[in-house]
Amino acid sequence: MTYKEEPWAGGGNAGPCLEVLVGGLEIATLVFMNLEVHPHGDIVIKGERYRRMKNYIVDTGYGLERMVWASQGCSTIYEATFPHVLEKVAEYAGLELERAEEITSMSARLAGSMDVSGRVELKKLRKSIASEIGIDVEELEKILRPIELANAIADHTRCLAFMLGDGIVPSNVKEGYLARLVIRRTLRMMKELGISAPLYEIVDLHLLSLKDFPELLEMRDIVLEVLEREEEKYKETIERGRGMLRRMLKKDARIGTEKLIDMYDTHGIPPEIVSEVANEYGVEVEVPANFYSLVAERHSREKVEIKVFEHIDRIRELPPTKRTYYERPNEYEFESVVLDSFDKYVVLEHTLFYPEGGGQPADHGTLRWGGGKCEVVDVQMYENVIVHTVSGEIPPKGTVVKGVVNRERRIALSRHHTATHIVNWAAKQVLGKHVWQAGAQKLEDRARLDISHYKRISEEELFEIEKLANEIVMEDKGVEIFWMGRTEAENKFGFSIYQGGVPPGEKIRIVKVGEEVEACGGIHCEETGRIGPIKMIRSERIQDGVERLEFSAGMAAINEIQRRDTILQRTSKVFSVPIDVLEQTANRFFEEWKELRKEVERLKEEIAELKSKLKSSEIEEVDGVKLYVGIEDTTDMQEMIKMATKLASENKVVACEIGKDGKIVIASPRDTINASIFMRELAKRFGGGGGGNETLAQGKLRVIPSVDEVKDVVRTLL
RNA sequence: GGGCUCGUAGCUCAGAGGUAGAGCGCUACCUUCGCAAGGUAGAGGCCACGGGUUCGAAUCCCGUCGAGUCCA
Repeated sequence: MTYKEEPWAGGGNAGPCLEVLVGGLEIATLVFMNLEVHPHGDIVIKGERYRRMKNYIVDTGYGLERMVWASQGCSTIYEATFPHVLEKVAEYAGLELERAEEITSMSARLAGSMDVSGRVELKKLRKSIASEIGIDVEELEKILRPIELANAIADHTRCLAFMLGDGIVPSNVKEGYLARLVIRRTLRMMKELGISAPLYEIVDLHLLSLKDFPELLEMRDIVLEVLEREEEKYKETIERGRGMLRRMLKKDARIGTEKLIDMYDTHGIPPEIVSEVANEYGVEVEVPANFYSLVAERHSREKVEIKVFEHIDRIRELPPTKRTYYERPNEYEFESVVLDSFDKYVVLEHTLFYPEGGGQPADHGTLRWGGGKCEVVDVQMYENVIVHTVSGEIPPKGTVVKGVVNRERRIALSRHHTATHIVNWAAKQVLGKHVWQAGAQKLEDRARLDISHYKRISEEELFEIEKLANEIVMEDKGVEIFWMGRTEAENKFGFSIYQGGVPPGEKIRIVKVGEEVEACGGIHCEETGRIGPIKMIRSERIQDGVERLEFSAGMAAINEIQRRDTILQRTSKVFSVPIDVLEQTANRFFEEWKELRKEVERLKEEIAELKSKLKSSEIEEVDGVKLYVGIEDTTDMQEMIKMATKLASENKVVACEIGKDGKIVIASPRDTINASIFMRELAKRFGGGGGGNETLAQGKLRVIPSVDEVKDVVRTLL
């Protein structure tokens, strides 16, 4: 065992470190961080200036797998940690790993003595191995590439087993997107190796063998389903992309860098696929070496502005506000002294007003004193000082004020808050253990809860969640709220208590509603029965992999149910049928409407046919051009169009149909008068507007011209 | 969190202000012993939804819903 001392630096800190090596393999590193980056620091490490910092940190990293590797003495860490998966992958790909054993072990030995972090170094490594064995680099590449792919697949799939087993759902955002990238990358490698087995089969090998992580096995069904769906989805995306490319190539056989980036950025088609399809059409596509950085350049990073309370310095001078809303959740009136007041802000010695936090909006209410009164419109907590934002006059410093919290609002909000915990639990029961709160907001009239889930929530599932949630309400369970040491809480309830994020502090507030246990700072109902009914309103997909559940609780739920009932009743009145047959009636009307629409279309066609025959006798000649002008008793554009075009085509006549409201259609055979120009000329003379193409024009005139006036216009055009 | 695409016939898509189209599929007939193929005729559209602009919107603008995709 060799110990090696070295300076370490990273992430703004630095310090001495001690590496532990066995036979050249680093198996552990202990970092003693005692420095921080500082522009005038007097210690320079890796080109950066550091100074000593107040606190010391010991960070230890043990490469557990490396220890296994060191003890096994095989050439790669993959063989040491999951040989059975590797074997299976090789079997799927038809690879014979033993035959390349000599080359891989040599490659591993040489790689160990080189820094192969970059492409250039990798090339160097290849060269030296090739010359050692006495074959050329291309041949070596051919032997090594499949083995490397097999290793990578085995490793990626294990990564997926953990990611998905931890409940990450593939998505287009955040960690879910990372999962998707790993999945797609693995699929591409599998394709290159010619593995046709589904991805979930390989991941399953890990799930079944990682016996020290029984929680992964609990998630097995979900993980496999998620993978199956993702693989299917990726195949569809690629197929869609191929279709798009084929159509594009038929039109224009050039694909530049701009187009290439576009295909990837907008449609997710990687450049390999683009050039593959292009080659089918004999088109060469040049992929720039910095392709992915070009893609990244398109997405300039949006600066996130962190809002800081403008009076934060003044607030810091004040003592922490005593929070009485936790001890006295059922009281709405209190007296307190004003510690500070300025602008539109008031800070009290203690308060019953709940400040916005944990997705629960602030309490509203009033403050009264000696003859003065103001409305509390917002309450925020800054560094343990609670600041009331008020409208109206403000109480002077030192006054004793009487605070009254708006009771209805508070009750509505706490109902929605407790209901949110219950709905979260119910969703987990119905949809699976991967469900995790991704955000939540409570309002007076409704609440929304965003949860991670890999597919759309069906109507039935939504009803099931609603039923379960209401069952908990009806069981009228007590809501337990208590403070607990962080570590103790984690040990007892698991990390799922952090549904709404991780609160700061040594002690955390635990809210237990039925089986749902969460760290939460909100105000809750004392028994679930007080929530009243919970009505699911709808589910919405706000991101891929994140579903938003909207629901109302208590009086708000009653309002929602009544609102829906009103719609039903009014609608059934429209049709004069009972609610029970509304659906079939609406369907019948819609079907009939479609039938009638077609019937009208047919009749218009027939009318046009007949009228155009009748009117062929009214055709006149103006300076050698056959012309029909008709002032019709209709306002229907479509009917006039049909009439005009029939007249024009059957009699070689310029047909001009004018509706009684001034709408006008001109149909004209080729090589006579340009209908569009004719139209515009008429619009110029008689007001209105219109246009079209050479053979058909439409428009509307303000003044309806006489037949003779139209003829005059025709003469000017000839 | 932000960006970019896309919602048109059962399916795959074209049309990009001026009478809603193609291919495949479907129905009937012709041809055949039968099938495949071919020929002829036809059915099938709230052009996702709601506003706006316009004489006129599938087409332009805004919003909603739905789908895809990329970046951090």
